[in-house]
Amino acid sequence: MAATEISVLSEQFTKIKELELMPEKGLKEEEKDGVCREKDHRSPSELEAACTSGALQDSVLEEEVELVPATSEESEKHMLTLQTVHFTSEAVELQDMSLLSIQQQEGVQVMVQQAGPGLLWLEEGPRQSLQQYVAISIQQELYSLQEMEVLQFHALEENVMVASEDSKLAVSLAESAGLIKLQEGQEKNQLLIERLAERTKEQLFFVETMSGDERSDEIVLTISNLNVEEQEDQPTTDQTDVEKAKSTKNQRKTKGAKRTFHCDVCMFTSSRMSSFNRHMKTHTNEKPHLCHLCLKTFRTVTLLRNHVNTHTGTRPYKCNDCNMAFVTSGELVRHRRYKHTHEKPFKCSMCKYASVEASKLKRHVRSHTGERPFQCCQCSYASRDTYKLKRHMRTHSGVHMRNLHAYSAAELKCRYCSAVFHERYALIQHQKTHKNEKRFKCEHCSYACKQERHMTAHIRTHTGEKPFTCLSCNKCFRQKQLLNVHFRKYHDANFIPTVYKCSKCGKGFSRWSNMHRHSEKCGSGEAKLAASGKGRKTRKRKQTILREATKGQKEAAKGWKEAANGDEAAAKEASAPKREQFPGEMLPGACGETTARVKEDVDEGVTCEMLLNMMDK
DNA sequence: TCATATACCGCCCTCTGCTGGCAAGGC
DNA sequence: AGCCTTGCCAGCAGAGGGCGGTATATGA
Repeated sequence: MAATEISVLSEQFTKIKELELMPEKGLKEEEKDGVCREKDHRSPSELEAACTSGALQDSVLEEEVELVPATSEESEKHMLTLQTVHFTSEAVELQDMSLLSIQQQEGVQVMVQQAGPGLLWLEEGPRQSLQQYVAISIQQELYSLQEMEVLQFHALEENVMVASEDSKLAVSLAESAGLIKLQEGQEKNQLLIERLAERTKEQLFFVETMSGDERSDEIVLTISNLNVEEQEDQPTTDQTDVEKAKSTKNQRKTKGAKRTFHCDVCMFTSSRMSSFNRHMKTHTNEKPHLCHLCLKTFRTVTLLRNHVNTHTGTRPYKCNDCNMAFVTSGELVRHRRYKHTHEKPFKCSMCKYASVEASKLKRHVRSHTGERPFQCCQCSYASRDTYKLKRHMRTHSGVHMRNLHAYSAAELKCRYCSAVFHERYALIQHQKTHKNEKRFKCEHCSYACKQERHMTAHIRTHTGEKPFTCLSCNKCFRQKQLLNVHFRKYHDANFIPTVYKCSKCGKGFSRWSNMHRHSEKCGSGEAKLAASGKGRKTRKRKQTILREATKGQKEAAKGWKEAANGDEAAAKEASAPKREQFPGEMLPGACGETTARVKEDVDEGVTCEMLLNMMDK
């Protein structure tokens, strides 16, 4: 160490105040991501300036700071001591010696030395450009460094000279004592680390400083294991520190092999120090780039720029094959795969399915495995993806809840097996597992059907059972809907019957077939279909066919008959010359939607009496 | 630092199949 | 007109496509 250099050091490069213990929340965060933080520090140029602008004091100044380790399993009372050290050249010698002495006393003390611009390190050999020091002493009764993979130091500082913003410091830690050696740089770092490690047989640690909240004067100093290995022999991640250290020792015996840096927080490995350093930043929550529009913060400028583009609508990546444009190149590539190249690199191993995105394949695979990770909090339904669960949640309206998901004290038995449920939805879902094509076969005849309800109704034709009794006249029916029709027709004063009206003579019929038969005799080929209680598709089909019929097209009439009835005989009948003209107007009846339609007609001047009068009975 | 590739999550949409209610057609 | 069967519709869920947005890894 050159005395002339020391003479220009600042009088006190680090002034550390006592800090409060970290709140438990902070500790939990540290434990979660395994990252240590300090706040605030200076740029390399500032640091260098600080290193050279003043002179070291002649004595060592000690101001202790309570520090909290990230790896502590307890939430408080674990303290480290961070000391500022002001040395003269003689003091350096003494301090260094004292450190070694402390080590021998089983005390754990860390010394960080800046030995030139951007370089912090300490070694046992001759002093090199020694300028400034930060000494971190760890009270032996609380820690040994071997127990710490990550340390966290929070320190208020004034005129701090610890490290630059981007500095990544390789630390060599004595296995038995905890002497840390720090160095900044990349290839130079690696060389030094290797040299130090070979010489000291020490485990290597990684030290990183980061800026913290600008409003405070804190810096974040992270120390984590840095396993320098050779690729041909990489230890497993669950090795103990001692094992790692031993492994590292052995690996260092092979010179010239490529090194791999392993992150202790995750599985990341890299052969380059710079990549490793960059990766370590991902284990911090530092997001210094603020969006001025929504105040959201981002880790990198690129992320912020992309985000701002989503605000401004800027889409710099334009597709050459269409007019689509995107914020990121990745979106453009994906778009081109979906729309233009149809490249689907993610292929299912169990079927022919392939997808553009890995997430889609993952979603698809659940259809093979049956996995349903998204559970409804209100019923037994579980979905294979988030959207289906969200869509399902819409069904949890009050009506829906009573119908499907209310708890039933009575046992709801499966139609097909002995399973029992207390929720209708669960029963329905279970019964779906029994589905099959026309699995219901009649024991008495050849009839078969898909739905049990149809078989139940059919069986009554054999047994003669008529379980539906009219309360007004005691007449019995086999089907509920037949009873309903009966009741409306004979006992409901508000019943409005369906009327099919011949457009030629105006006569009304209760059934379209009767009216149709009439229209043949009547000679009306211009009957029009006004409305129907039938479904939407049927109505549309009839209307379409009607248009053809009104043109007098015989084939269209035949087609209608075939389509509407599915009846060969009727189709044959429809092909008769008289069928070239189509049946008359049909008016709706009964209840529900059709009733509403009739009422609309009534409003237009067609009274119920008129409707009844038009009927053929 | 930048650009690029990749991964991941989320959202919305469409198509399809199933089921229960109900209307209509054939006999 | 009653009975039986079939078909339509609405509602729901399964599967998948396409895009928005963010994060990470990596080479130049």
